[in-house]
Amino acid sequence: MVTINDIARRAGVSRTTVSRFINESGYVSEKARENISRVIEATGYVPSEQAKSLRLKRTKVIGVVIPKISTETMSRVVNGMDEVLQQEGYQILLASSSLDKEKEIEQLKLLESRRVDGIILVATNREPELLEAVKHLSVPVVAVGQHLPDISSVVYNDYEAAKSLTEEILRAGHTKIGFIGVDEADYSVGVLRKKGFLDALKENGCSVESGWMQTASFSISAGEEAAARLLEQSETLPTAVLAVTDRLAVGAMQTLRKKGFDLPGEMAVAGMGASDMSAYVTPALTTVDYYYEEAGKVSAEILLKAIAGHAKKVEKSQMDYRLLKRDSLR
Amino acid sequence: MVTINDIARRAGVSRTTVSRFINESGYVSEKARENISRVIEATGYVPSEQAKSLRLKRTKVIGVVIPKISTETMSRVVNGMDEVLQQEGYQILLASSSLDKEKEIEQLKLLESRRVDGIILVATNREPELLEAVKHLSVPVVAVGQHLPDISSVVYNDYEAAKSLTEEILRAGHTKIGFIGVDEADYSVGVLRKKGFLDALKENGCSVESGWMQTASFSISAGEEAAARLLEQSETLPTAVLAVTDRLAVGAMQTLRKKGFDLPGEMAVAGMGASDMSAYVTPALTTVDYYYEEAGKVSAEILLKAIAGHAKKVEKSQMDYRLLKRDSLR
DNA sequence: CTGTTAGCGCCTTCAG
DNA sequence: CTGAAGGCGCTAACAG
Repeated sequence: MVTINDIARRAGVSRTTVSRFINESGYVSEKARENISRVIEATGYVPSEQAKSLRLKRTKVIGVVIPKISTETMSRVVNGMDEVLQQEGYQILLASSSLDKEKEIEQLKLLESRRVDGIILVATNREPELLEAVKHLSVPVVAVGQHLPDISSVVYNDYEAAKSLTEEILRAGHTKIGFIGVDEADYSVGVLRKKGFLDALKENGCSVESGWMQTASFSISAGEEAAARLLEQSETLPTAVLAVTDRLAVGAMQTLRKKGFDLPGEMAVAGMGASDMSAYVTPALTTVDYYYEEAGKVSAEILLKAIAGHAKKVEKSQMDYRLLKRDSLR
Repeated sequence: MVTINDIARRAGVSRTTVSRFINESGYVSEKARENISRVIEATGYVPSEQAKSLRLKRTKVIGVVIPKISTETMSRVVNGMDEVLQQEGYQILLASSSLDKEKEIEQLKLLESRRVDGIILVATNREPELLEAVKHLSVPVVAVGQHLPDISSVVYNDYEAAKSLTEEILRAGHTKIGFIGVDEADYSVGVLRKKGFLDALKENGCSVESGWMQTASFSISAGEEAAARLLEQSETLPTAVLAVTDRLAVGAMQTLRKKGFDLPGEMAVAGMGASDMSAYVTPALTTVDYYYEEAGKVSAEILLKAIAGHAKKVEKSQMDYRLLKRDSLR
């Protein structure tokens, strides 16, 4: 690999001059310019951003930790980040934790060892081990999706969104509503959305049978299974069901249709997340849009600010949401 | 940021010893071990993978250039790559070209300047400028999705897949078949899939009206519009339509349903790509599965091999495919 | 078992 | 306008 020294030698100047030429810092004679640019052309020299980083103590790389690469939500969030980061000359070093809590922490350390200029952590939990690890990082961090104490965070309004959506279902005349949630280790999706659901019911004097409350993982098939369990375990059937993600909702719809339910006539369904798919399933899924791209952008902007103004102010940002009323509920 | 020198000083040894301790290379006395590990513990020292890379001339980072981050196909492919790369201690530096040909080339150079150990290029075209840029790279490259000359490539069997799928439609009794394709700059999707379609028709003695052949970009709404144009411009209506991606197919189905067509009774539809969505739209979409994750894995494996065995053998790999017959066609 | 020395490729004073 | 010298943090001979 050709280096700045090779260029200097072949152009008959010192590497200092070459550096000046490349970075347009300081004067360099017309004659030197010509020589240097000719040699660079001939050799295909590309300055090592790596060596530069070591010297300048900045890498122009942002580490992004996500639970799983191949989900629509994540690709949207990362896309938003990339849009603003690329603008400022940063690149994304991707680190997937595969939903493994230990790996999540490992990845943070790995990114730190690579001396990324900052880290965006799309977190799935708020376990003390994770908080501890984040706190010990010597790099600016912003969390997305979970509100981490003393860390800049971009969070969705999970509680209010779930509550609004539930109220919408109630407004449609349903009083017996089933629920498909996820594990509580995921505070935002597992706890807050459930709480929003339950609070809306309570405020409206509705109660739930225990069989109506189901827990699943994040896949479509988990939604299918949860819906099957819900039907099985119910004393009296609900007339609507709220799933905390669109994928779970789509899975549930699948089961319900198989079991011969008329949708939404005999069973209304609502999801959350406004996935691409939601608009095209039949009936079109009522859901809530969390503006994922925007969340990615905002998190990147906050991080960039933190990197620039070495001030370590903690910034909290709550994303907006909007209800998407469609055919699966009426 | 604490460095190896700080550790050495505070532990009362030379940095060489610290290095030996960290990398478990060479002997280091029990006493020294204790001192060093105590100091490391106390300071939270994390070795700079960056400096190490400069010294060792390898970064353990793989650059991945993709046309767009937020598509299901890409996230699947990248997920596959990550699975095998992570296994070997590599991380992914993501570079999105946003479907811009110049940017695609810029990104390649940027990755090279960062001294990534290798590059995986998910290409959307085979323009001479791109081939030129790739050829000048001093880093191992493997291309995915397009067959680039003299470069290791992992390609889908676009031609055969399109042909098989078309034959399947013919077998279902259709003879008048519409087509929604994409721009020919994308050789694999734009040219090969169309060719497979046309060849299957020709071999079976079927012809197409010009109005039946439509071109669109890659979005669902583009599929809607293309289907509308197809209906408008047809002298006689086809009884089936093949779209080169699932998203286009879903868009087309949307338009057809709006226009009052009974699906698949009055119009059969088929897509390509086996997107998540395809199984859950109504009617479930007949499509072909390209094993995207697997393509990502294979490309990573080929790259790793190239990195290890400095041999620059060009390796070509053709992915398998399989037909997914579902309700949208019969 | 351990330290000294010499860079990896680059930028940045500081003197010409 | 230009070059020499020093050092970013780390590893790898080479001598002890």
